[in-house]
Amino acid sequence: MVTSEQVARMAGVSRATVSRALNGSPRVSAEARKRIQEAIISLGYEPDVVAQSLVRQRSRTIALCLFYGDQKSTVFSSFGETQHYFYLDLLRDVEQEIAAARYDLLLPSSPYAAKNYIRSLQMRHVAGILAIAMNPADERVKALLEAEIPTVFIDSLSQGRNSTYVTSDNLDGSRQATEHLIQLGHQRIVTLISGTDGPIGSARLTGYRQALQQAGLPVDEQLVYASGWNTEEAYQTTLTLLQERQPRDFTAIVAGSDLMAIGVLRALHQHGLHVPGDVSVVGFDDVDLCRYTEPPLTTIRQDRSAMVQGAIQRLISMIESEDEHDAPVLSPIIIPTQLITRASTGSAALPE
Amino acid sequence: MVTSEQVARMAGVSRATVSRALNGSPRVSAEARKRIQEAIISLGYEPDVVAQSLVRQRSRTIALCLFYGDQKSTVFSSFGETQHYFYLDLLRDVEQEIAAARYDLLLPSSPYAAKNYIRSLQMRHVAGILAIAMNPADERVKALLEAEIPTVFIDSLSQGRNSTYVTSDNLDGSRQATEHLIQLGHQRIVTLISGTDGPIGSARLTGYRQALQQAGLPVDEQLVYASGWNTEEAYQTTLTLLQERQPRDFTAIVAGSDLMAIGVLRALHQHGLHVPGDVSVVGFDDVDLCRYTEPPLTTIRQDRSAMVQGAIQRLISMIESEDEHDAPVLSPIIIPTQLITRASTGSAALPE
DNA sequence: CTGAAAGCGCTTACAG
DNA sequence: CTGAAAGCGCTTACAG
Repeated sequence: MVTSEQVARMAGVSRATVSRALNGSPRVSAEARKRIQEAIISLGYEPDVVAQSLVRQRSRTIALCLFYGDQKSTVFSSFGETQHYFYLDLLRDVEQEIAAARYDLLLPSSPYAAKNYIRSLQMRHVAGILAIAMNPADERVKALLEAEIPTVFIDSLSQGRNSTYVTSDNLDGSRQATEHLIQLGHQRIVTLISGTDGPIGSARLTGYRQALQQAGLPVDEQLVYASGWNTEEAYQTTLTLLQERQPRDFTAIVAGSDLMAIGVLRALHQHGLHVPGDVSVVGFDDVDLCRYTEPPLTTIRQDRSAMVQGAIQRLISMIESEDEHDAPVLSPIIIPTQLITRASTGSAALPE
Repeated sequence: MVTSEQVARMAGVSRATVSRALNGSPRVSAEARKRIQEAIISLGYEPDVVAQSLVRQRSRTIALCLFYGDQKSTVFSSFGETQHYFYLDLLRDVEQEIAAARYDLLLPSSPYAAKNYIRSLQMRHVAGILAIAMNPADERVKALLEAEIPTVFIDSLSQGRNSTYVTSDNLDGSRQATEHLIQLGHQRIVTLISGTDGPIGSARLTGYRQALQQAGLPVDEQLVYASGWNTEEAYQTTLTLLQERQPRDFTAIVAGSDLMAIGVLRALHQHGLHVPGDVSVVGFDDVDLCRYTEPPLTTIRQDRSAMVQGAIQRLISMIESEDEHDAPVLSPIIIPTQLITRASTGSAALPE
């Protein structure tokens, strides 16, 4: 293996100088720098990142930690589970952003709980943590909040001494969705909503209410249907809804997510109801699938790139500010959402 | 941070003894071992894996390297690209198996090519590499074959001094698929096949031919249609096929993969042809989606768990045999495939 | 069975 | 601008 020792010898300098040159220190003469560069190239030298991590007490690695409800599940294990579809979509950007920042992505194998969980991450000298906590009650999440390691959460509104979060403007998104329907003449608007005990679901529910109130429409709590985040449950809930209600008793549905909307569409279709002729449907997220539903789904776009860019940027600034004893910026980032109009929404059917 | 020094002091032994106890050396007295255990627990000690990696010159990390055609693409970037669907499905098992073996999974950010690519992996002291090379011509793949790092490829028939591979019995699978159709009375069987210049595609094509020959049926090369691995291309190719051929000129289609079969089904459906009434269709892979196609797809199952288990097992035995100067087992693993009969195949329509 | 010492490959005050 | 030295936290011959 080629070490800095060999580079130093070839360039006729000490290892200290090689190290300085490598790390862009200004305290290296132009000639020395040049000779070192040449030696590095001719020897094909690459610094040993493990040794660097040891002495710096930090590696160029960011751990990706997902906490589903289930303790045992892993990052990839939720492939195909519709309730997590959006986050998996997000990982694409995560990987790219982290690579662009020249960090590695680590998926830690962690059979640990709470206290030891953090310690095991510390012992890997991860520089930072990107966490997606579907289940904020997980004790590992709480441990993370008290840890020294810079952490950015996505969608869990969790802040700590060394952690912050990024999320979409869920409230405003849901408000836009509902407002869009109101502008199309809808008045009796059902919402199929999930996780109202969590930050995402409750914000979306509030947005729905707000839009109605702003339009001076009554908020009928009977029109709020609780469901799970996945397609199947949304499908079942819609079936129930269709049994309970007369056709013209409502003319539109705001779904809690796109994958839920897909279940809604299926149930409506099965009951012979036409979208948007009989019922308009709006989703949330704007996952790729929206384009291919029948009909293509009007939805609220969450700006995944902006979310991930924001998260990684914050994370890296937290990591690097530690070095310089700056106060790191810990304010959360809220990313704007945007209505994407496709074919699943239309004018309210006129009352007969 | 708690170090082995502190554990040693508390237990009244030297760091060397702590290290031995930790690594299960037999050369530690029962009493010492006990005191060390207690100290570890009471201090909440966790060894520094970075320091361990440095001195052992190896970390407990396995790198996951995917090589798509495109140099720039990353692991997650192929989400939603139908031609890679099977491999993404595979990653679920990869993550679990690696975690079960108590290794971490690293997704290296590698803007390097060839020579430096290997070196950067070496400098991370990865223990082994799991590689999926859709594009075996990638120069990084060649470099990997000559590297010191133990490597297991999935589906690229690449062996080197420190590498081997695992793959399904693609030939036999395709043979089974075709045989199944023959037993149902089909004689004019089209195959829609991809990548016949690669190991997977060519094995599947050979299996198709073999089944026909074994049944004493003629092999009509006109019935072999080349396509891409993705749904869209398979769809287009089937459209072409349907323009070229009379309805009864063929009664069954063997698709190169499930995702291709989905394109085939769509094209047949669009032409008003009934499956399996008019045409029987067989896929390959048995991805989760097969259950939800209309009709549910008869296919050849690749045993993903067995593939991944085999791969990880081989990899770990390669990693660990190095230590003991055993000759590592480098023979490839071929996993049997199995016909799964669902509803897309049926008796051949009788000639009128 | 145990400990003192050397060493893994790097970085970073410190002194010049 | 540069080098000698100490040190990051561990493991492993070596000697006893």
